[in-house]
Amino acid sequence: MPIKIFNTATRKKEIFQPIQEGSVGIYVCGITAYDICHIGHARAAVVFDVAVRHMRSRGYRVTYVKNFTDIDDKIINRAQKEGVKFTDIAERFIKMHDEDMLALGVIRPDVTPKATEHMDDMIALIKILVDKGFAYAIDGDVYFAVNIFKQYGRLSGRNLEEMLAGARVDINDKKKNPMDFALWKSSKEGEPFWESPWGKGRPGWHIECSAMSRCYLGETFDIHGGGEDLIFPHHENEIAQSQAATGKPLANYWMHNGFVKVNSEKMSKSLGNISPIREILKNNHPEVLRLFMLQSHYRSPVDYSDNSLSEARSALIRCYTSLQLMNDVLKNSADGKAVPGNDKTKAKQKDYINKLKELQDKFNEALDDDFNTAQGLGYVFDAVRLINNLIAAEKKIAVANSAILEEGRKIFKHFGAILGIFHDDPDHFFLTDREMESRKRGLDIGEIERLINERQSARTAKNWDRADEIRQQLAQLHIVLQDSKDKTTWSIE
RNA sequence: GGCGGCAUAGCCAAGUGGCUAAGGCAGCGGUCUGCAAAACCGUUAUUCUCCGGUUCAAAUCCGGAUGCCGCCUCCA
Repeated sequence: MPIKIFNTATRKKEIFQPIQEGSVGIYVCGITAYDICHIGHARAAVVFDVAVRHMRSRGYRVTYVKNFTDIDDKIINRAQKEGVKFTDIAERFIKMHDEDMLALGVIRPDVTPKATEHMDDMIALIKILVDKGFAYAIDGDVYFAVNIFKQYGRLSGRNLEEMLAGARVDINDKKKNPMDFALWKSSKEGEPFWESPWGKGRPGWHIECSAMSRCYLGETFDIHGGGEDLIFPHHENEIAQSQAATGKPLANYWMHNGFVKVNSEKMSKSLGNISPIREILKNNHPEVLRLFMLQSHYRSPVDYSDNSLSEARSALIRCYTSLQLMNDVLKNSADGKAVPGNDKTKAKQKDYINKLKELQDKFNEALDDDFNTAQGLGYVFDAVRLINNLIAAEKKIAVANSAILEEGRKIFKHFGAILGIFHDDPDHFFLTDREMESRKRGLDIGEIERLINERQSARTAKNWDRADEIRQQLAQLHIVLQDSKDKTTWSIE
């Protein structure tokens, strides 16, 4: 089954046809390195991470390019404010970005170019545009003349007249048309600059992506991605620059992820509701954040809140509980506690394994369909139920069941490899979860464990009243105890 | 003002023409348990914002109404 992708350019789901059979070139717009990465950056990163993982698992050789904008007005402003070099700002936030992505389990793209490393490419591209008459230089600036590029506005579904009617454009006497955008900006005193045929200056925002995608993926490549806010003007302008210069399409498929809202509001600096990734990860397992985002389709908006994250946590706990159960049963089986089983268990083995394989196929097909991770997760949970059902139904561990559970573990590994979850050891996961939740609620783990030990003694002495009293006491702190034959474990609701 | 999107159970969320409207969270009943928790079994939308239309058949297509949201300015 082929992969289908919703193409922003046509507003339709299309069958993905790569330029070169078996290969995919994908370019995703990365961050401007002037501030800390927030949950919106996390979503974009996770969405394209999963898309790339899935395409690779389907056998495509993927070249994934994600850039860093490391020269820009916002970077310069921040550098001036802090009295440091603009490169210090860019380097600092690129480093923090890399740390955040690592923590989120995002696989590093194959190429992560920086704008400042491609000055010559950008200048060369601008020259072509000037020579072809698509751009004009004035007082050291170079602007792209949007009215000369006839397809301008096609990606975002607008036209120049409508946009001008909106009248929310800067008044700039130098521009021939208010919608023209800068390819090159002359530098003011004290600002960083590069030499160019138009004098000392720096590139406009959009040209870097045209230059870098061309450098690493060629004039036309398969997929161009980014957040939906980039459709206009950034991607529209990229198309204008690149296609005017080469006369060829820039990318065949345009993918855009939806926004993250926070408590039903748009995230913005003025509202002060920016949620940095590293803040969230202080108190939450990174896979909880991933699962939260993957439970919705990538093009829909998601609403981040403590509650939505806590629901995702419960869902992830359900998965890890099942993984832990599988591990425990298999360990017992390996310790020689399994019984041989009979023909009936063998028939059942085949049945279960077939069902599991079917779920894996359905999962893959869901991801083929415009990377529908929400639907895919539905099949993951079906697999959870199937496995739990088997384990609950069997009093004794039959050898045949071990084979099913081995298969189950393999399939969960596959789910996890695509979604970027289930990478933790279940025991470690629950330990981490307890620590994080305790910290969040200001609970004292030592004190909790002392009470549990006391209760354990009471239980051994069959002093049920005292045992229940301690259970009640801990329950008030949202601590739930799980008794087994020889020990008591605990978790936080 | 222009352009676009969304509306599915208590909450989150798939499904975009035809088998029982996925799944998660929460709830309820049962099994298990010293009591619990987890797990399992059962249950929770005769119906997909509303009104019309197309069709043998619509949550799904078309028209209209209402509500919410995004973009048009830096933004993932």
